[in-house]
Amino acid sequence: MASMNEVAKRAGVSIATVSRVLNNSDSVNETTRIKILKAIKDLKYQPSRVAKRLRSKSVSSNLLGVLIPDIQNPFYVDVLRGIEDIAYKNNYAIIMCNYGQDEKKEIMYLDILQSESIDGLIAAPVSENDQRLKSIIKNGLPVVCVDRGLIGIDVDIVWVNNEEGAFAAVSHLVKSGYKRIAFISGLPSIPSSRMREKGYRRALEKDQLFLPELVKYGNSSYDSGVTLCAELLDLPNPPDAIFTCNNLITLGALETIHKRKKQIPKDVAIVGFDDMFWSSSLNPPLTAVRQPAYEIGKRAGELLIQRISDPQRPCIQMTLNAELMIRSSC
Amino acid sequence: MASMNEVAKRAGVSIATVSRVLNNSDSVNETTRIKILKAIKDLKYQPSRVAKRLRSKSVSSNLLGVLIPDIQNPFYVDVLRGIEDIAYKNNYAIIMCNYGQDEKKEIMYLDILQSESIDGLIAAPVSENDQRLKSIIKNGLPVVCVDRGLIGIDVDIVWVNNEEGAFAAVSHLVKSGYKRIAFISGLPSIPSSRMREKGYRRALEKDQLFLPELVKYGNSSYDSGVTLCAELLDLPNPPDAIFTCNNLITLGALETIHKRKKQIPKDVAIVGFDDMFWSSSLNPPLTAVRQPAYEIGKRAGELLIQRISDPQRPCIQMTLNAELMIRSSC
DNA sequence: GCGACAAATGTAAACGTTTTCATTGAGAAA
DNA sequence: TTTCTCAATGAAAACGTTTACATTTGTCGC
Repeated sequence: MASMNEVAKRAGVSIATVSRVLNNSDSVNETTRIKILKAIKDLKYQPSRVAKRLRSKSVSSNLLGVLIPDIQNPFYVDVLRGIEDIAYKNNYAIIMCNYGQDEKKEIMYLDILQSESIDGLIAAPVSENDQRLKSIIKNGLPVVCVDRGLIGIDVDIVWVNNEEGAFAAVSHLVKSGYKRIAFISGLPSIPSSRMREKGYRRALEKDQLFLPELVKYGNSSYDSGVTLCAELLDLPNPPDAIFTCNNLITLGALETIHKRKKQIPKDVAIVGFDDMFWSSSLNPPLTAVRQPAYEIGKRAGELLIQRISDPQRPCIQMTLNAELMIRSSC
Repeated sequence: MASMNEVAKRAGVSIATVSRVLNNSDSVNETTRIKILKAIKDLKYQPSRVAKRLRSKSVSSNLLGVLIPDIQNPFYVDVLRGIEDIAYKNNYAIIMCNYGQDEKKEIMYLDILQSESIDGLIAAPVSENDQRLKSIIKNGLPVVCVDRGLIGIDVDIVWVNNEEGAFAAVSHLVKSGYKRIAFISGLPSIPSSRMREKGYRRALEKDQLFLPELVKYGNSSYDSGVTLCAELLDLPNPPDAIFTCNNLITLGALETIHKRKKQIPKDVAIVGFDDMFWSSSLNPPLTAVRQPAYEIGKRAGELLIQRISDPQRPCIQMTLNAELMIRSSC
């Protein structure tokens, strides 16, 4: 790869002048500009983003970090798509880090991201108490949280109203006449799980339908959905409806219900948090709480780029609406 | 962030010595080593991967590129997971580039990746004739192709036997007695689409069942599945079975079939290329050709890391098996 | 015709590492 | 004692940029 030095030599100027035309930062004679542009073309010169990043901390080095707990979850894939679209438009590249809800791995990735001198970070932290992330924010790195916030520190957040979304879903089950409504939760250390549980309880307690034995906690994975749904169905007095805490749990629970040849919603109804674009092709078409995942990613990307150019801007917490998509699983 | 210089000062040594203990590359006195390690701890020093990458092209800078056409396709998500697992184990970070099957975008990303001085690249190129990627390979960057190969150049490839997979699926339809078997293809510029079409034709021609009007070409997206499936069903003499070229097309076609209240497989059968972990929860449980996507990613990651440490190793083309998962959609 | 100013360009330091080469000192061999 | 070897360390260059500062012109006002 040709360097700026070679371009300068070929054009018969100094590297400073080359840099000037590249960033058109300063006045340079039209004839030399043309000479330089020609040399760049001839040599197929491409500036090194690495050198740029090393040299100028102030100026954008055009690299963003994205830190998510589970790339297998279609919700995060859509968030990522939203981020990526904005990043591409602004000439940013993305370092993608998938930490699998493993705190050790998350810390390692945070270290790597810092070490890569990224311009900014979009993260769904392992917990709202994430010390490492908080200290990175305090050090001045622009950060936007998605889906999960942080406590004890001011930070941009984009998420949905989890409690209201869950409340709407479970209220719908109650209105439909279900009496024993179970909840398969994710990790209680994840704030969104807790908020969804809160909405679930609030909807039930109105009508005194809350039954502690019908709440199961897992690790938010597909497998946890499979297992915990089986546990629920094995109960001497099983639930007549199940509310699942996320995408993967929903799919896992469906798997179990189908394996046992139970009819949905006749034998047991199900409503999930997180919609999927193929939800209407599931058996049966799934009633689900839709988060605008792509939009969340897009907004987060925009906020981040704003913050990079204006670090002083006050923090924004953007709560988007979750919408109940009623289909036929309840 | 503390730099090596500050560590050196605090430990009362030169940066050379600090570098030596960090890479334990050379003999250094035990007492000074301890002093330095303490200084590193005190200052929470973390080496800059950027400076490292700039300085030593020879030594690994621990950054990999991944270039994929569509992150929304669950197949690529699983490939990515496989890559990521291997990368993490080897202390590599990943720059993820999703080019949306857009050649312009792909070229821009390839430029960025080069400019970022990545150590190696895993790519599913836009076409088998991808000039930019070929020239990058010629320049000596370690590259492994996944899912799609390149012609006219020797390169590591990990993929499945697309033709055989398609052949098995369509043969199964033939054996089940279907006579008018349609194919919703992806972009013909994508090699895997063509190989799958080849398998489809071969399976039909055996029994003279091939009907050109039942082959539709799209852009491999969900929407193309929706639209082209509608076109097929609108035919005066519609197909009694449909074979779909990938994940997203399958889901799109299902959407259309359900919207029209057609029964699967009574009114029309469907078999898809690409399995999903929730296939058995679809309506009906989907018969599909399973690619070992995670395994593909893992193998590609391993091959890449091998190649980085030994650029001379002869190229390998690894063909994994595609397996027909028979459920109840045909 | 002279000082002032602006346009155009160059020089060199800096970013944070790795790495080559040189230097020091101590112990061993002669 | 002298010389040699080797362990331990430092000095400085290099990677490819940006940028502060310096220098050289030419033009303009007077």
